[in-house]
Amino acid sequence: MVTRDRQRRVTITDVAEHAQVSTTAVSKVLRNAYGVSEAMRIKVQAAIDELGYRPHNAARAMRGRTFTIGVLLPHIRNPFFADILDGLTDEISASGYQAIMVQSGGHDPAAERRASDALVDRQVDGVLWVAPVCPRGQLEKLARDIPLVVLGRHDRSALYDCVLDDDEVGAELVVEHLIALGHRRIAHITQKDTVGGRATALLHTIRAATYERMMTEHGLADHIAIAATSYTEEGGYDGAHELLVRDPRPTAIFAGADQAAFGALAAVHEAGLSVPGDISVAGYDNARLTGLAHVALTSVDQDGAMMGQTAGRLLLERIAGRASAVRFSVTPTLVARRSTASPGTVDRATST
Amino acid sequence: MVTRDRQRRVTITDVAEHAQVSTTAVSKVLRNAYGVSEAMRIKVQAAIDELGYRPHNAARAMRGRTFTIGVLLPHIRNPFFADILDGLTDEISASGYQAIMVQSGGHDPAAERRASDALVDRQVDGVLWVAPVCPRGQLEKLARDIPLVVLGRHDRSALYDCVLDDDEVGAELVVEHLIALGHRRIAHITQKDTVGGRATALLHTIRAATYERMMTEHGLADHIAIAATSYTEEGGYDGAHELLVRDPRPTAIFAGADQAAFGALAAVHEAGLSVPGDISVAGYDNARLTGLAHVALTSVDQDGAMMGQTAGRLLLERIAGRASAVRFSVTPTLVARRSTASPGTVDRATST
DNA sequence: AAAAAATTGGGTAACGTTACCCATCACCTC
DNA sequence: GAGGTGATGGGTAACGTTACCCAATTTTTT
Repeated sequence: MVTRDRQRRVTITDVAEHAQVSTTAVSKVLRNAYGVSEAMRIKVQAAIDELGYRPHNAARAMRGRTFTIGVLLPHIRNPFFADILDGLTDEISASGYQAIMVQSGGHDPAAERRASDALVDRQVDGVLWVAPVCPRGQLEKLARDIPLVVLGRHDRSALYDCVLDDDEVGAELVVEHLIALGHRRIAHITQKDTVGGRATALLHTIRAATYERMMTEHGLADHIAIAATSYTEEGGYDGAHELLVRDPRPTAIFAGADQAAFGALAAVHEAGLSVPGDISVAGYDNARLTGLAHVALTSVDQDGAMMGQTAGRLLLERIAGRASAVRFSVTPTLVARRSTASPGTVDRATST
Repeated sequence: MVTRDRQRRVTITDVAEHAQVSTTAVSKVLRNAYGVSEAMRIKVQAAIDELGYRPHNAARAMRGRTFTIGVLLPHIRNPFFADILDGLTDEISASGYQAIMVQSGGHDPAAERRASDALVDRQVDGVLWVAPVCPRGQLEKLARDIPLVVLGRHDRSALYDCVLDDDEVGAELVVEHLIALGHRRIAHITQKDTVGGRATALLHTIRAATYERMMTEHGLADHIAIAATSYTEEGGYDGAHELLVRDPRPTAIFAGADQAAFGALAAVHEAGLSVPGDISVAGYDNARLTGLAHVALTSVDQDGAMMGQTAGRLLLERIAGRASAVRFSVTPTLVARRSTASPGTVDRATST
């Protein structure tokens, strides 16, 4: 390693010398601790400003606090996560905390594990874990060490908080909407489970199960058709391919996520079929692009910013010492657009 | 703060005791340092595995290394950044480094500053800064302290490496394409500058300048029309609004980024105009969604994954000691889709 | 066989911060 | 005025790791 002329960082000792006080005094000022006179506070603050001092995070970490919140996202490509992150940042920035993000890699449990370890190694004060796919036990193990909020799972745990969208309601809205339009052969694209055993708490599992339940309740059990791929564009594309070759062909596809719905749209068009003339398509998340006139994808809206904000608040509370577990559920709404219509409807051209 | 029963972490001392060696020996094994026999290595590794030891990052940070690379992204909503991050992760993960991301907040220099400080405070070993808008001096100041790679700016600096797309070529491709189709009234949506003074190194500035130059070279200087908003959906929407009320109305809009193009598409449709019948629209970045049949946006492809990978490699080299500065430029290609056509073309319905 | 060199392992002092304690001083109260 | 109380400031020992040394041993060279 070459000698880098990085001038030594300004430390608390430099500030103390410059202000003619002890390092303890400076530390107290920094933390708003008890036992600091107003005069002292001003004097120290002046020295801090003058030297441009910034606390050294690693040193703080060794004493226990890092003022950092770790966020685990499956992948940043999903725009819904941007809403969550914005909400979180809003909530925590005033309290001097900083969010750092790590990609957990979608549906690979090993990658997820590495990502979670990476945050633990970096001594974050709290973790927001979005849509984890690992077993519940692993979440509880983490929660024993670090304040944890899980977003997008329907677990009930005494050790961590859950922020979630009521996926049952959301899936019901979509299926009811399609049935009301007259569809009977409604197919579903979900995410393949990667962890062994049943994972009834995962949001895609709930969306899929609700789809099946609704179909059955409406006497359409025979028309249940599920493609288990993933909540990505590729997954939606592959899933739709798989569904379109079925005979009889479905007249509607409910993709468990907008990203997958986008992929499904591509596959439908590639097959020479029109939307919604031949096939209706619906998604979930109400990503901004669904509103585009060209896309006009029917979707389910869940307030991501609000969920992120709530997650931030709960995390700060946990860091401050709350031990009881909280569960916060958002009720979603359906946003019907032009990608869904009654089967057999003449296709309205997307351009007027 | 409540007492959390977090069991004390396994430390290097625990490993040393368990393996009956010194902490120094363990440290050497961890770092693959010189002076370790094969027998020692095996014995220590066994103890590490047995105890599930993981190095404490903060403690390492105090000694100089964190094995962490900080990534500054304007905002995770832009899917192009996902490609970059994937490429970076690919490249660095084998070397034991971990990437952490922080949002730098788009075009607000103050937020950008806070984000960059946050990474410095956390002692990252290197920084990949994507599309910074701050003055060059600030980048150089950072580069003096930390190995730095800047992605998406055309600076020439001796202190940091640059990875960039040849935006001049990209913008030329788009304007030439539109002119070849027969367009004359071609408008452009760019990003408003937030830092004072000229910033000729910023990619949006180059795209805009190239647009102007090309128009002038083709004798279309009178038809130059620029809306300066931002590279976001809102920005594209507002920009298109502004451009559409001009008289005569442009027949083509070149948005400096796909995100903005999406917003422009929405505005065009809302105005009751068709694409490409009334107006052609082109973007930049070739985000995956541009390929959607419903969208079919003409765009400029730059290999984001490759850029991210290169940035990672350059960063590792810098961390290893390289002092000379490198500049890596990717040549983009045009991907013509159905959102652009000759003016007056009868609109091809998006569904066949 | 002596000298030199290379290999291997360990001891120790930092790195920058804060929790915990103690010392001092001013001001009360009895 | 003796003793108590609160407010204020400082001393010091960690936190877990590694860079820099030195000591002991083995191997190579002369």
